[in-house]
Amino acid sequence: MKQQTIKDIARICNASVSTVSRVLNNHQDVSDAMRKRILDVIEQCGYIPNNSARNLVCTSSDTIALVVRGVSNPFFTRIIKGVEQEIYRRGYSMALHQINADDDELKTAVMLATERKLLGILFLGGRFNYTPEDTARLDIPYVCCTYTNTFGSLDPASYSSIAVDDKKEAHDAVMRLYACGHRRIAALVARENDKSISELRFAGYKQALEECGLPLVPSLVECTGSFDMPAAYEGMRRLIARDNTFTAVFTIADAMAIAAVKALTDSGCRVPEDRSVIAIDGLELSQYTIPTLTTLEQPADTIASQSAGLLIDIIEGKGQNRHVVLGTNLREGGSVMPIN
Amino acid sequence: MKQQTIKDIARICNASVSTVSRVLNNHQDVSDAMRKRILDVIEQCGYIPNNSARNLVCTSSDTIALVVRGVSNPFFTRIIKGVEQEIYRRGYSMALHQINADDDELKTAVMLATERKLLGILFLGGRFNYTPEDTARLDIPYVCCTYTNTFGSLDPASYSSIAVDDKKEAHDAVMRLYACGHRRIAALVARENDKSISELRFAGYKQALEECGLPLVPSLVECTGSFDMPAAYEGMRRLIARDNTFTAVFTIADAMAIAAVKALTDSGCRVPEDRSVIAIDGLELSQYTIPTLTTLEQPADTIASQSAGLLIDIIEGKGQNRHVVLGTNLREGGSVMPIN
DNA sequence: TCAAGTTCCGGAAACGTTTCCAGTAACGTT
DNA sequence: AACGTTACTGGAAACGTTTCCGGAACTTGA
Repeated sequence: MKQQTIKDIARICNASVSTVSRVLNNHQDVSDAMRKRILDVIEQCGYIPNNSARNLVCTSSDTIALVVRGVSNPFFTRIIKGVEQEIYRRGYSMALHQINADDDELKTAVMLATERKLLGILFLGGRFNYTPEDTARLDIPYVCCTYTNTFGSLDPASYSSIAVDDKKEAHDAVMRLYACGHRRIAALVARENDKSISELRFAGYKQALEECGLPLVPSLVECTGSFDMPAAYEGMRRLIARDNTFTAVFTIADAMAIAAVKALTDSGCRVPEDRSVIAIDGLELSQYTIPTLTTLEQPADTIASQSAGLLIDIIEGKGQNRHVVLGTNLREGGSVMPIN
Repeated sequence: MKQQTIKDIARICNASVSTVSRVLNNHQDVSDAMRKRILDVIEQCGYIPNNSARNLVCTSSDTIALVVRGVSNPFFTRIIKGVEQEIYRRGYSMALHQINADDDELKTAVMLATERKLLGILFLGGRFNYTPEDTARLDIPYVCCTYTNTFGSLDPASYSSIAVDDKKEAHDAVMRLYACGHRRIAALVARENDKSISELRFAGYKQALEECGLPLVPSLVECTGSFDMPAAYEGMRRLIARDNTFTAVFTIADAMAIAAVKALTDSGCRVPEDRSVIAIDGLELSQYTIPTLTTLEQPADTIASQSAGLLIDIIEGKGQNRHVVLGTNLREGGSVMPIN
């Protein structure tokens, strides 16, 4: 069936294109009789306006885009939900845009911004190490979530960010293990030296060791190469095989911790009786594992609502760009036990 | 900064708009010198073509949309990844579009199809009970994933589907418990009488009971109202409090089973020694829980690659609409134990 | 030398909207 | 009766592309 256009509707209604457009956009200046007639025809024909044409001519929309690298990240899914709720609550609409590992989020953002006439953009996941020249092309407000900081040289007044301090929370996690009497604390990380969250959290681990006067033992650090569970499981097995002298493991993510607990159990170690495990993220899931995880809980709902709220405030002209660092909460679970 | 248009590029290059468009689309009929000059300017200006304008005038694109209800569903995330890979592998590009619980996927699809000039659509999650009149407006091929069947009255030749038989796999799960000697088998379901996957799986439970000559005991059926873990946990607690005579629990999803195991454990029951738990889905996660789940594994990767492949075959004219029902695989875990 | 072909390029229409501007009809005011 | 308002409607330009068509310059073959 040939697609309906506004012209078809106008023709059927014996009206002009302008008038149909007016009722479509709820403008005044159209009689009730005409409005009803047009609405009936639209309903009956199932006419749907073409957004491309709209965006081409409109100067703005009511939509905010959420550009996320990896929608399948379980930590992100919670954020996505929260952001969506907040955006709808404030009367805007959200467009979710997933990008891949090797995509350029800024380029994507500029494209979306111009062609969808976005009000603002929210970046989730990624590193965002751009220069002011790069970002100059993005002329709408944006906020970066879950980055502790950027590695570029952006003017802080030109954008907003909201995050936890990854290094600090990792540090706190390790200190918690130390406070429980652990002295040989292994680390299960995903990547090193790539400016990623993994590296930041690893830095917190190292800092904590230093503060405690503990040596950094290379054989107790295992790098899995990725954040997923199979890799974490294998990494943990390697770690156990290589140097089984640790009493506790610090992992940089809940999902990795779950796999680590499994690997320990499969190796005949009880958690937490024989080995303690601590993690970072605070997924809902990790309250339902056995044992539950002791983890540094990121305030996902706060990150979500605040980042959306902050962006909307700026869009509405009642807020300045800000850089928020949220605190984390140690959620005691069953995976850490004091050493006797 | 004012957005760049193709006109700006043309002006800077002393060329016409047509010529710039030609290099943008890799057409011939442009000299090497001119092509290089234009490409340089494009690169240097960071010019990005406006897709809305493109879609308005083009008759087709190379993109396939994946319309998914609830990107945060952990079972879907695996499918999304697989679909994306297959689509890219075959040389097309994918647009992910998330819709909410109360959105009309067909309406969304028609809109996307016309304004993005889609080649095809893949629906993931939802019920799709439309009539032929409804779907007539969608004039591109589409395939429904993970629906056992539709409750509408569509001509099977007009679309494709790929799914497992939800009722059968639930039946098989319960039969497995029966084979292990279980006779009082509880059920933890999400919803009843709403034509959802939960209802289909519950129907399989009832059928299995009937085949085995077991009564359907109302006090052993608990409906949580949702698929998430907190609801499943609470539901399981209620079930235990109400009628603790069961020896096994059938749950309709892995996530719910994880919460159920936790609830049982918290109530002092060991899994699987005191109570067995069986589930459906076969998430990667449930191989890392303690105990691992015994679950009917849906072939997520096959669903993903086949549904994308099927759609692309149809798009390329080398395939007919088909309705594929995939088999499931009982993945033995540690949550089921024969009754002594 | 000339016709025919080839190669490259520009003009302009078209895609489906929104919005500005102008215009008409009815109405109230003096 | 003439005029200014108001309420409604239609025409047309504009948004940023692609693509068809035609034209200019150059090459080739006789």
